[in-house]
Amino acid sequence: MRLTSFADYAVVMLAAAARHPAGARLSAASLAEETGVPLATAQKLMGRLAAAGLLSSARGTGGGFVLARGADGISLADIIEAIEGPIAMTSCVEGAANDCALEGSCAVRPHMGVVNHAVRGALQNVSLASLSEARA
Amino acid sequence: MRLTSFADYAVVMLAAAARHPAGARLSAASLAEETGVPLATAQKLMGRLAAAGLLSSARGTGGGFVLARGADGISLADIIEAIEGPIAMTSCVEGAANDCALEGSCAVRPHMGVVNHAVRGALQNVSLASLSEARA
DNA sequence: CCAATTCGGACTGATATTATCCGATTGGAA
DNA sequence: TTCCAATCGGATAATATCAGTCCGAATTGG
Repeated sequence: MRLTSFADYAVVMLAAAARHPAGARLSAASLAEETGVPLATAQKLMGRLAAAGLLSSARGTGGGFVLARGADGISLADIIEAIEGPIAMTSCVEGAANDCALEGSCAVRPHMGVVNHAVRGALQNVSLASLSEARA
Repeated sequence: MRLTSFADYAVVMLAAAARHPAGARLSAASLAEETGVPLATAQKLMGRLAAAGLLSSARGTGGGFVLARGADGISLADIIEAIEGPIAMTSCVEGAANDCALEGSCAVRPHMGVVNHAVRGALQNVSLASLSEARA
């Protein structure tokens, strides 16, 4: 019920990126120094975010990352899913292989879909733009 | 962003307990067999739930556990908090000691309160009674 | 007073997460 | 055209948390 440090860092870094002019070159090193996230960890995170389609990556000298969409089009749910995988309270998600030992007689599973949807909705309503604002 | 197996088990066990007549004696062993949760783990969980005030415990022969309140008065948020501690997306909760390295310059922290409140509200709206129903 | 049954806390092993290092790729400059 | 510098990307160890198990303490009933 708590997101990992990786996801936490990713949110901080993307919020920092959103405060830069759109289209500006953003290297992992510069963002790491700006946010305080360890450099090597930042590299790994940016790569994963790029693989998820939230960032566009460019290699070589003068390369770097750029936000793939506007800050309004990126939600907190998108960021978390990019780092941690699908948002679900339990492992027994519909459509996934459930290795839960209680599988057969679990009377709670049918209700989890509603819960997952509610939580995901709450996170979907938070945009990166609102997170990058100066004050609450 | 996914609750631990412990919390998952706790929900299943309490839902099973809610299907029994109110006030009936429920030993950890009987609930473990009923739900499929390993016995020793079930003992640990029941103890923690009792410490949180969700169950009343009685020792000695013929002892066991009883729901402290009605199933309507126990929310999913209560159960999760009893097992995992306070519900919060990040470690930097207001009032808690934040050992976050980004502490000083973190521009996202002011917004997390809103997110935490939204998620917690979603979980607070799910009662144990609704989870113990047979069908969704 | 004894014994059976139960809860409660402490310990060990396994899993996932976090951080780090080194190699592959690319673009610019001489 | 060749070299070099800067950057991304994946593979590798250390760490923290979680899951599970065991044994001791307390209490009630006979």
